[in-house]
Amino acid sequence: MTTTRRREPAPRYDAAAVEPAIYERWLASGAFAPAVSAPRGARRFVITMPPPNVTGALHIGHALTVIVEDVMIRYHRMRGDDTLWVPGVDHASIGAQFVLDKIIAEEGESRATLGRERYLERMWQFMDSTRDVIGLQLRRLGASADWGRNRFTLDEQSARAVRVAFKRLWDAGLVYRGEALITWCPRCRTTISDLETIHRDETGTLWTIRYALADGDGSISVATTRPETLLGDVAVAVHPEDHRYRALVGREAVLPFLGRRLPIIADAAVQREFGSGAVKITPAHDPNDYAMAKRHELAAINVLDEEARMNENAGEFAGLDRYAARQEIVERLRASGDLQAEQSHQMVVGRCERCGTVVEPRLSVQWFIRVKPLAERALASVTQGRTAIMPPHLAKVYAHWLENILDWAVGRQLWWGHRIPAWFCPDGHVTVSDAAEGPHACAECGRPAGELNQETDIFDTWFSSALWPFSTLGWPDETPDMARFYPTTVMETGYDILFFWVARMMMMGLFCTDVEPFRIVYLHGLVRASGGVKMSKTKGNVVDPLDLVDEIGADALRFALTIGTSPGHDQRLTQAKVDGARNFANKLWNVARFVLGSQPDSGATPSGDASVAERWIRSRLAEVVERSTAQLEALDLAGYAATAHEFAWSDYADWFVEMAKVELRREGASQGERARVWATLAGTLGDLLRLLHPLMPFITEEIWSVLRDAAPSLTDGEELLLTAPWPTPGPRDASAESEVSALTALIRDVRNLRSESGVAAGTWLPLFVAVTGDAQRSAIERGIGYLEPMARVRPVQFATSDQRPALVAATPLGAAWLGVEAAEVAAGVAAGVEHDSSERRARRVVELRAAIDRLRTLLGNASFVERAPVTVVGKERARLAELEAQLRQLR
RNA sequence: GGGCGAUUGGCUCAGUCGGUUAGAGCGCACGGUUCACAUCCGUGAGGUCACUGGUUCGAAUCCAGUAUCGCCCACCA
Repeated sequence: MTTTRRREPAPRYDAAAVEPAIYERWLASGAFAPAVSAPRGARRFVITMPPPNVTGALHIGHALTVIVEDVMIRYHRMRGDDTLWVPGVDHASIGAQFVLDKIIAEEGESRATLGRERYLERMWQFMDSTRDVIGLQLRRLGASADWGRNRFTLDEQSARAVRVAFKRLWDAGLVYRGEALITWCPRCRTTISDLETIHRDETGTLWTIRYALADGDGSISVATTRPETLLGDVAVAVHPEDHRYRALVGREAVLPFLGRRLPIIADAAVQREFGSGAVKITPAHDPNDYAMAKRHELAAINVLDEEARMNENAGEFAGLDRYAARQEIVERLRASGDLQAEQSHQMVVGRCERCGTVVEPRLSVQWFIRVKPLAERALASVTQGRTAIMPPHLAKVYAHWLENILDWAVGRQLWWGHRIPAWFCPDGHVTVSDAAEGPHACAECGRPAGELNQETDIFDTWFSSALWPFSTLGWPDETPDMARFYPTTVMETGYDILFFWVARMMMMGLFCTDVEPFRIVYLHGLVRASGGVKMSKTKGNVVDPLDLVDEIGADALRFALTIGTSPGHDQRLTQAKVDGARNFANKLWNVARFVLGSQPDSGATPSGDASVAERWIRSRLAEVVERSTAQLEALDLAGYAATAHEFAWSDYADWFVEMAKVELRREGASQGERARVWATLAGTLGDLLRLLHPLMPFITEEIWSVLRDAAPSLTDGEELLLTAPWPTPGPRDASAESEVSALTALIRDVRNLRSESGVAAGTWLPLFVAVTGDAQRSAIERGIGYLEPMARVRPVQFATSDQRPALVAATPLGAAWLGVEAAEVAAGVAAGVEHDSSERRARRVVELRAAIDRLRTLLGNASFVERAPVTVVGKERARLAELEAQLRQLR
């Protein structure tokens, strides 16, 4: 469906009818890609888009990301900066396998039945169907990314970057392999990082279990929340200064079921107050115990397999699931009388962020990256200001994490991802190679490649993500893109992945390229549902951005999310906000309809001096352009949105258009004068469209195309608003601003008077005006033309300051007086005031009478004031004092 | 246990360097049948700026403390 130039555009803006064709025009223009070479003297502005997960459906968080970035990108493109926005998708190892596992389960298959190779084939096949989906969805939001540079974290360029980066780390001695207790998800069957573990307070049970002493003389009791792990116990520990147990240290306890002898050791890490004061030591399944076992040179015994079932070390319990084993063990201990206590217990439980399964500490051999030296540089970059974090307070959070960082366990026992480029030779040598085909021979003993076996672990997804800002530009090659666009300008992403991603990009960026990968980190917040609660599928309060696009249009969604965004702070997306945004789009549509529909047919050359209203709107525009520009430069997008919104609705539509109507419809206006007013109307609209384009690209582009046809000279003949220049602020006009602000205040006062006194809407009010000087006189005279139709008053008399004004209306001019004379109006006012029974009215009557009394005194002309009943406009007491002061001056 | 953020009309949020009468949108009340728009226009009511103390000629804003809510980090079995 193509949009046509309807002669009579619909009164309601229909986004769905307009948006798709416009996006096609943008794409066809090729303007999303930067020019072949950078414009001379241009600033660089580059964003690498955070790659959404390849399997993920678009959610509101993606929408916020892409909208915020698109606003920045479009602004800089219009500024003429050398602008690039690189899009891409992430292979998301765990996430993708989680999704695919579910799919193949429905087909009756599993990882085990398919095997690695067929599983990966199946995954690539699945990718074919999902890989482009999210990009297409982002386009519906208007994302003006350079799709020609679209990238995938698992494509060959990325693979190469991963190999080279890892090889360099290896060569620098920053990679090691070692046994460690890592966090394991028994359902995903892989290592996960602490960051991927959700720690929550949960209620569990604390069991107290009696272990007999080996010499048959007494027993010692230990407390545990995980009785099944006792099968892996290697010792019992007490505090060295705990007098209760001093005699037992050095003796042995007997492990139930297995009969293993457990030395009773003393270690200061034991908390005397907790439980019985004695703790079982299970090095393979608890980090504290592991550390303690190392201190006491005790071996670890692993009793769980990769799916958290008891393994062969668990004796008769082998094969049981951990929870089944727990129950069985508790029952048996209870039966034997060795279960001494059982109490409900508040504890912290770690669960896999992906699947919610309770994680297990697991002893295994892992690849680690020694991150301390990398972290130090990453920290210095921020503390020394080479990279700024917005909001600034998150820099402290960033610093705290980097200062306490632990080595990065970078291997994952998964299949979908970059396989670690390390080969083992039968003699145990390790060869790391960055060649696509792997090493030719063992680096240490020279055995041929055929005898080497590659590591089966893959990299943590975040390893390839950490290289993203430069792997997307061709690194490790010194490509033209690297030279021209790196380092990037802004890294815009959610604060929830500050550690996962941002910190790691900083570390790897500095290590690989010796420069900070971006100048500014802009961290947006979460989009929450109405009550401030998180959106979640289980709560059913998830807002689908594409539904909103269908409903209100991409522009309105963009406006709604931008007006609420502030770095580091969450925002709520409420129906009211959505409605407001839709209404704003509609307002723009209609004001444009008016402007385009009011073009004089004469084709006359504009003539005459600009009216005060014209001078005013130009001056306002100048200010607004200046402010918006400053706000966009400072990445204050919400401020920019508010500035532009206020100007469009209040200044332009509510005031200037109304004033322009007066001028366009004034009898006796020449064709040239009308043409001039229209040119201001349309020209201002043109600049407003430029101003709003980064925020609401579709509707502004659509209006632009019509405006361009109607008035090519006003739009500089620019074919596409997308690439039209950002407006430059013109000169301010202080006198026009003060005249119009006086005028609008006067109009408001008259409307107030009418509203408060109940004078019928259609009634003309006579107006007396007294002025204190020529400047004000001419200001009022210029304004009178607008005052008549806009306030429904008719000037009856001009008075100079020595004449007595009748009734009072305060305005910033300080000397405009409004008089109501007509008998019927007076009666109406009196009746309205006297007979209203409400308390508020009653209070007002008192105040009005007081005001009248004072005016009487001041004016010294009681009869005149009585004849023309007085209503004081405005804000009662303070205002009245002001009036009195002015009156005194007048006399 | 540490750290961070928030607290401004009924709701959602602005508020610049400390400076005149603290703003906006929504909601509410009242009024509006004119050819851009009722997804509209006009007018109005409504705020002790969480609390306490301090600095200052002057505090929503700076400092200290308190409260409530939220988030992040942290190995007590």
